[in-house]
Amino acid sequence: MSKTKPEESNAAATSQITNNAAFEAKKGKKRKRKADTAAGAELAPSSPEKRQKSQQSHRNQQRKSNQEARPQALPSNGNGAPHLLRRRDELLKTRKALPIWPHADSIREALRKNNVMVLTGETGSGKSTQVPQFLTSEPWCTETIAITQPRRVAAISLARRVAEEMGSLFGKQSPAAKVGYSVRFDNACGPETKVKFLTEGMLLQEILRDPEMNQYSAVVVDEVHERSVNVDLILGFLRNLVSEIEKGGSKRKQPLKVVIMSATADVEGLVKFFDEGFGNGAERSKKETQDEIEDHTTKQNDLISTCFVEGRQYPVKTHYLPEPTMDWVESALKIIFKIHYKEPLPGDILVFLTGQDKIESLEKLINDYAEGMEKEMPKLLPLPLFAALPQYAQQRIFEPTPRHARKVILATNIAETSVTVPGVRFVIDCGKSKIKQFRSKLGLESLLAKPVSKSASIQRKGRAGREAPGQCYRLYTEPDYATLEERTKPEILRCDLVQAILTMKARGVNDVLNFPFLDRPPIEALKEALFQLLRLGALKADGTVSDIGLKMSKLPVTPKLGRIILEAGRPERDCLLDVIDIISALSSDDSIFFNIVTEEKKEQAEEARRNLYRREGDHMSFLTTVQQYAEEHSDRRAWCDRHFVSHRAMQNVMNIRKQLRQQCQTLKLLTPSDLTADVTSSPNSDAILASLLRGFISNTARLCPDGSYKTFLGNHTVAIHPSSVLHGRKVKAEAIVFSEFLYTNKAYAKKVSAVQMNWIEDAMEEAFDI
DNA sequence: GAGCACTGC
Repeated sequence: MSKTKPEESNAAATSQITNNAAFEAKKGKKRKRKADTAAGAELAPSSPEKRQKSQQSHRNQQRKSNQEARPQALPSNGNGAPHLLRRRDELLKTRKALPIWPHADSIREALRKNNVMVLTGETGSGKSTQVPQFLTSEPWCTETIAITQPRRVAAISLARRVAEEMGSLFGKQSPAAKVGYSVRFDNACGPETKVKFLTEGMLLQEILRDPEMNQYSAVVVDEVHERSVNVDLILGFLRNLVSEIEKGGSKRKQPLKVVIMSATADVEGLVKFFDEGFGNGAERSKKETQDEIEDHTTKQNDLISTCFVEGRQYPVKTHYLPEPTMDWVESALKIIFKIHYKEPLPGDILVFLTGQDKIESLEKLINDYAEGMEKEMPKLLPLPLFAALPQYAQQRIFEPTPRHARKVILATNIAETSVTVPGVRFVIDCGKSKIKQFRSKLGLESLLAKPVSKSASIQRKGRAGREAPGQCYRLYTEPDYATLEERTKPEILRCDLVQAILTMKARGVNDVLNFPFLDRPPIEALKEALFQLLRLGALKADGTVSDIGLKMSKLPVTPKLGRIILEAGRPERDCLLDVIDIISALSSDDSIFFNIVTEEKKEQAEEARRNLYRREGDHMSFLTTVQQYAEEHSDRRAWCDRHFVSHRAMQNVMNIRKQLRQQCQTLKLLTPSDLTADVTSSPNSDAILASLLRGFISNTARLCPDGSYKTFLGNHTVAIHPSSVLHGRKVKAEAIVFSEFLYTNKAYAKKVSAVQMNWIEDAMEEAFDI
């Protein structure tokens, strides 16, 4: 796994660098920025008396005043072995060259005065690795610093890097390690952990356990511009908490410092957001706030500091098509060969496409045309990159480009944020990406190729200028660019809100309509989510969270799946272990029955999987598969090969299964002796399917006389997906329950089981009788 | 007869 190279690792970039992306994002906004003067000098006069609560911190300040003077004077803690310290000192040179380094003092100073800071740092500024280190020796920093990341790989690799820079051991190497991380399935923190990188989801779970976040002195929220649903929830909770502390309504002894970090921040929006939390929104005119922000790189109003750090980016020249194109796969092909003939090596090409099908057709075209190239021409090496691609194939993009060759990476938007591709000097951008859209009225999500936003196309273009000046070819016209949306709609405005609302309710936010959302979802979407939670029994009639809802919020699965687990745990169902096996298979990222390309393999696979498939449908087939795999103790990989089952997926399933079993034990749904049992002799499929129905009541359909299926709620036609074991059955079930709904060319029900009509009626009755 | 990307005590 070497995805997501932390942005700081290309720290050794050179001097003359303009920041195109930053410029493009901000032009038209008339932002004046001072040239990089000595940091700290730019701090505006503040009103410290307003928020000084620092008797205690004053004591600490005296105690630690030696350390805070120089950032490099880190305490050589107990685990400071000579080789670690040597490495730390080596790295210090690189750290000092980072654009954020000169801002260290002003950041520290601002946070001593104010509890909240909004820090904008472009890619490569070093903010993710340096900011936590700037703060560890601060007088107020008696506890841990948390720093959130949207992705696991980023959390882990940043933690490793920061440990090195601090000359500390890391994670589980030693209980004395100062730097740790916490991601799903892997908590590597010790009693001495001072800097803790964690995924947003992990922090949310911690907030449910400890709403006041007493284990932290500071929470740094990184990559806020990606605007995941989780980050929006974290920001809302943090705003409530800091204003609570401010008003003296919290039991916390120490202040909580909050640093919001973003690459392309809407600084005004974030400052306003927290300002309103302090009750200042009404009094402060918008103009006043903007003027303050525009005049300085590090600034503060009464309560919130802001800081702008220049990034590292080479200029990228943009080319547009003169005319719009109908077939951008073909246009991309032409440009690839134009670049290849015209531009010298080295210089790999990164092509952004919408999905696997386009990637594979372009790959084939490149290979076909490359055959006609003159023998002395450098080779073209097309490399596909999308999430569903097996790990080893993804790794190929990190291998050095062979001599006398040019890599052409054909990627989905995975290359926009999650994977940094080295060596790229040319970007070709089709201008589209597939995005998930939730239509709350229909209660379904769809996946369609839509034009990207300006900010996404700037992000894509920036990928050409990481190592040298680059070029970006946009497969649309310049007037078309002007029509693009300014920024990508935050996820919270286009997704199913059930999970988010449940988290809020479990945290004790009862009035979700007045929760501080950075972007408020439409009221219908909120109401629909509340209604669904009522149907699932997660809320009581008065809208507060029920005992069931509280348990659901603590299970690492979607609310529907959580409800199914709780249903299966009821004595009259008594099928919890079996249902956990099924839920584990359902919530694994990749499917356990992988796709097979060639016809003859397909027949072999059908044959090999025959004793895993069950007539009841996909869910019982998953159960059989998980159980047989779990019973296989000698060679599980061989078992997978024999049955055409994905070994990687099964390892993932077993991880989830273990976690769910543990969690169910904590919630007193299972006893320790339940866990030692490997397998139930004969699963009760009626009880299992009835449990599934309790969560998937809106995912049911009945057979119509014309042979099609129509959903019970909403009466939409759905077709059984070709990947289902029930697809193409001659004798069709009178009703189905499905755990996935997919709208592509038409509406598909995926992962389907046959059920009886009267079971659905029973489940309906229970769901609506509230 | 088909597959954007992330993520959870």
